[in-house]
Order: sequence, then C-alpha cells, then structure tokens
Amino acid sequence: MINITLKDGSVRRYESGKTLLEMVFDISPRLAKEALVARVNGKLVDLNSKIDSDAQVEFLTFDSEEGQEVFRHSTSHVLAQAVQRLFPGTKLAIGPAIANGFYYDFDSPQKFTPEQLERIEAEMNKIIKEDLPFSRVEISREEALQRFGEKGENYKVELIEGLPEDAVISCYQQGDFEDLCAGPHVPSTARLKAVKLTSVAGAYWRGDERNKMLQRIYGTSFPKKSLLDEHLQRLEEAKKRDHRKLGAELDLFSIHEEGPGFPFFHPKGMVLRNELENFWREEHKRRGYVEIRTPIILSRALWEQSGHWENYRENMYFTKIDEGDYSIKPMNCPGGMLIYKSRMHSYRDLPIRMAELGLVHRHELSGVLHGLMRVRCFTQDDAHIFMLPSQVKDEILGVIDLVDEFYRVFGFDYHVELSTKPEKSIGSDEIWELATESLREALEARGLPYKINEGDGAFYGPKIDFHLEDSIGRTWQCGTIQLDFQMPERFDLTYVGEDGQKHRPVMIHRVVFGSIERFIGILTEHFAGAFPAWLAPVQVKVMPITDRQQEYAQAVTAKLTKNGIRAELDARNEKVNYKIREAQAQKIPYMLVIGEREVSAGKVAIRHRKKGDLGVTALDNFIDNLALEIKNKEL
RNA sequence: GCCGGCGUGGCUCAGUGGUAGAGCAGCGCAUUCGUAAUGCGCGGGUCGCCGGUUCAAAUCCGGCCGCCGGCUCCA
Repeated sequence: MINITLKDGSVRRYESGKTLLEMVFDISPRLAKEALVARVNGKLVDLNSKIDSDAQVEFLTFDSEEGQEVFRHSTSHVLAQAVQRLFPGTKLAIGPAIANGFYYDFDSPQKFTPEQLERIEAEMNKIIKEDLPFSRVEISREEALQRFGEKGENYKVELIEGLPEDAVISCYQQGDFEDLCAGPHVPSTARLKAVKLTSVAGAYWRGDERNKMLQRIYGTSFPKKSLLDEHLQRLEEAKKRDHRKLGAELDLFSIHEEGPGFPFFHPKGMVLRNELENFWREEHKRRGYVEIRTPIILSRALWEQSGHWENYRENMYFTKIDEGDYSIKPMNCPGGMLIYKSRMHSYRDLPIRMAELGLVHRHELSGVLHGLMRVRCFTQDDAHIFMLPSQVKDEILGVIDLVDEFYRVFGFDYHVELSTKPEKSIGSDEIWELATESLREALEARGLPYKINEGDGAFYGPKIDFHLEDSIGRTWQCGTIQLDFQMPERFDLTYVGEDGQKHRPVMIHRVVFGSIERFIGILTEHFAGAFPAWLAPVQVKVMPITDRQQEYAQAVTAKLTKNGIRAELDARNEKVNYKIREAQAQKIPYMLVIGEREVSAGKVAIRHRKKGDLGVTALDNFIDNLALEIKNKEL
C-alpha cells in the first residue's frame, strides 16, 4: 500500500500500481470527469500513469493554466493524426500549445486551404468520438531514430538528434498514430470536446527564414462547446476595438496605397497626438529634460561612424544630395551626438537629459505592416541621457519610474523584458556584460518581474523593454531603455572631470510612449475608442432639439470653447435621438441636450456616453466639473 | 521578403461568362421633434492595376499593387 497526499492535505491509501485515473475516480467521480492531468511531487504526469510509491498528488482541470496547456497540446496531436489520415505522407514538425490554442507545423505537398481545414476538423471530431486513449512509451535514442527514420519523419529525427545526451525520449500513441513527445497528455481523445481550426499560415522550420517554409495550422479547443462559443464571441468583440477600424470610424487617421506604412493623421487624430505630446513635454520639463530637434536627412559618413551603416543598413532609406550620399534617419541618436559634441561639457553639467520627438523612417518588410502598430515612419518620444558612470543606476531607475507613472495615467498593464546581446553588435563582451548587469540590477531594485529576451538587444547595447497589449492580446513593445557605452566611444564624447582631464560619459537611449503612432494604436484599442475626456478629440456635443434653441445652443458652444473645452454644435435639422445616436457612435464623452426648458431656465441637460442622462445643471457648473475631470486626466 | 486568404460606390456587402445592385452615409425637399436611426426624392462605381482567353470578362487565366492572418524582424 502507498500513501497519497492530496492538495487539501488529506491522505489516502492505495495499492501500489494503481493509475491516477483510478484514484481520482475513487476520490470524486465528478473531479474524475474534469481532471486532465496530475501534478505528482511537483511534476506533471499523465492520468494513465501508475503510481507505486508515496506521493503528493494534485489533479488539474481546464481551470488551471497547466490543464489548458495539456488540453491544447493533446488537441494538436489529434490535429496531426487527422492530417496524416487525410493526407498520408505529410511530415510532422512541431505542435505546441500556445496562448488560447495550439498549432501544428506540417510539411506537405498538399496546400491546406480553408475548405480542407473543414475536412480536417471533421476528421478530428471523428477521432475524438473514437475515444482513443493516449499512451506513453519511453524508448531509447537508437530506437527513436529508427522508428521516425523509417517513417521518413526527418523533422522528428532532427529533433531527436538535438535532444541532450541524458534526455528521456518518449512517444505518445493514440490509435495507430504516434508522435515524439515529452507529454503529458489527457487520458483520451474523448476529452477534447469542442475543437475549432482557425487559420493556416506559413512558418519557417525552427523559425529560421533560411529553412523550408512549412504550413502551420492554428486552432483552439475547449472541454465544452459553450466555452468555445464564448471564446469566438470574445474574438468578435475584440475585432470591434481594432484601432484600424476605429481609426477610420472616428476619423483619426488613414493609410493609403500611395504610402504603405506611412500614416496620415486627420484633425481628430492630431488632437490626440497633441494632447499626448503636451502631457509628455510637461512631464519631461518637470524631470529636468531639455528638448532638441535634429534633421531627418544626414550624411552617410555620420551613419558609418555610428555603426548604423554596418548594422542597420537593411532598414534604412537613402538619397543623394549633389554628389553626396545621405540617409533618412532610422534613429535619432547620431543627431543627438552632434549636439552634445557642439560644445564642451563639465562633469557639473551631467546628467544631461536631451529629449527629442523625432520622426524616424525604417524600411520594414511589406508583410509586417500593421495599422499604426507597425509602420515605416513614426515619431519616437526619444531622449538621450549623457551621464557620469556613477549616475547610471539612478538614471535607469528614474526612467523606469517615469514609464510606470506614464502608463498608470492611461491605466495600462505592462510587462517587462530584458534583451541581451544580439548577433550583430559592436563593443566587447565585458562592456555588454557590465551594461546588461546594470539594467538587471535596476529591475531587481524596483522588484519588477521580467523576462529575458536572449539576443534581442540593440546593436549598440542591451535594453529593458516595456510591452503593452492590444485588443486581441498581441503584445507590442512601447517603452524601452537602452544602455550604450558604444556611441560615446565612436563619437569621442567627453566631459571635463574634477581633475581637469577629459573623460568618457555613458549614455542611455530611452523612449516612454515608444512611438506616438503605436501608442495611439494601443490607446485606441484599450479604450475601444472611448478616450478619457482629456484626450477625446471632441469633448462635448451640443444638441439643440429644434431650431428655436439654435441661438442659445450656439452661445453654450461658444462659452465651452472659450473655456478651452473642445465642443461642437450639432445644428442639423434632425431629431435628438438621431444626434445622440451619432454622438454615441463617435464616443463623445458629453452631450448637452438643449430644449425649451433649458433655454428658459438658462441651464443645460447633460448626457454622458456611459452613464446616460445626468440631469439638468447650470452651464458654469458643468464647465467647472469637466475642466477638473480634464485637468486630473480622469479615466 | 516568405506562406495562405482577400480586393465591387465613402462604409458594409450581394452579384461566378451576356447592358453593374442593396442598405447605411451624402445631397435636396418636407417635418420642428426631449435622451441610440422621421419620411419622400436625387446623385454617385473605367468592379485594385496591367495584360491574355472569348463574339462577349466584375466573373476564366497570368503578372503586378494593396489589405488581412501568420512566419521572420522590430518602436
């Protein structure tokens, strides 16, 4: 007999060799129906596995992250089985669970079209009905190589060859299908109740564009049809928040075939931009930043000196002036260097925090352009901080705090990544190590959780990245802090120290919004277009009920405008319902309905886009309240 | 750039070889109305672009451009 300790601390005794599935049936038939996998002494294992010694056991359902992952991973195996049934000879690459679903990469001469996806989905449902148990077998490396080699599964062979010496190699089988897999899996295909294949896409083997492009089928799955429907419903809802759709509907910006990736900002979009920039200038002034502006076009020699020519050329645009080669700036730093160098600096002047709202152009591959999130020209809210080595830590902390304070104003959640030395880079390993450690220490000092992004730093230094989410959960890098020992070297930047000698300053590149364009995209999706009053392009819509209130409504609008509030008059000969409907669709925060009663009382009737009818009040009172809401940047 | 899908009035979409359609928006007229669509009328499209097949192409074929979802890359 063995002792099994459950999550609640209770202990049950079983004969050695009983499977987890048998145990959970004994504990609770209801839990048994929902349990997908178990955590045994901290390790995830199949419910089909046998336990032969005392253990801590926890049963996991779809409610847990691990349960979902196992569930989706098992679904990807069923997908692979269905594809191989319908298209024999299809080779398997990898098929992991991802956030909200799974995918599987295939190598097949057969092109998977949307119609075929339906066929595959039907086959998957058949496999699910067949209630095939997942069973695990551990095999030797030689046997694994032989098995998958015989079947012509060359990608699997490659995977096996890449496994570490001491790795346990396992296979999972359901019916006549077998896949190389570490597991664990759900007990049987019948658990995978509701399955939906969502799209096909190309994906390079091992994510390397030099490799063959495989066909990736994406899908998702749930233990209940209703959960799947809810998920699809949520995706539909999210589409309505898409900044590309809202950007057109709210008349914020447009992008044209005449300039792919080069957005045009309309008057309403400019209000947003300007509000963001005003806020940004105020906050930076308060924190001791000075503002500069550098040219868009600068000579090739400058870019050679900075290292961009060597490391960033594929992303740059070029032009000729007279006989000379010039480049359109992809970054603002070299321009900033020239300003720093234009005069002498004393150690007493440092740190110098030099900010620039700089318009940069980058050649991005056509396939990656995405509304305002990924464009070919954008405005970075850049700053370069020149400092003494002893000031590095405080300056990094200052920027981390600044970013946090900014994002808080908009109510954004964010996550942080630390990116290390990339393949293409300048500077010695020691310097990189030192810079990376400084950033790491700053993060630790603030207790910020972060993820390491190996090899994703800028070519001149490591960076801390701040990522924000869009409406469907894709994350976009916005803020970044990059520590740079290289540019000061390359541009021979100096300051005069206490000792009267020249010394080398250290530099930080940093952005908070990241790109104003991308930030506006995120902002739009986050608020679903219903921007807080301080950002709303139109803050108040004044709507007289009939022509007779026209004059009074005009006076109201004029007074609002005089008080710095962005107000518009809807003088059209339409019913209030119609005007309200339109103002609601435009997500205007406040509507002032003006009828006979308001005119005679000299008041206004307020309607809020979310709170509805707020009753009648004096105009001055409304103005005071709204002015305060705007000043406080209320959400 | 690569893989797959898509491209018809400002917007959403119907039309799959035989003279381009609807709703919304726009414009005109009427209506003067109390918290999410008043009625009637009128205009508007070389069907993304170029070429081919055909007596005839929005529709079939090829190339290009753009967009969407991924991959790779990045603010």
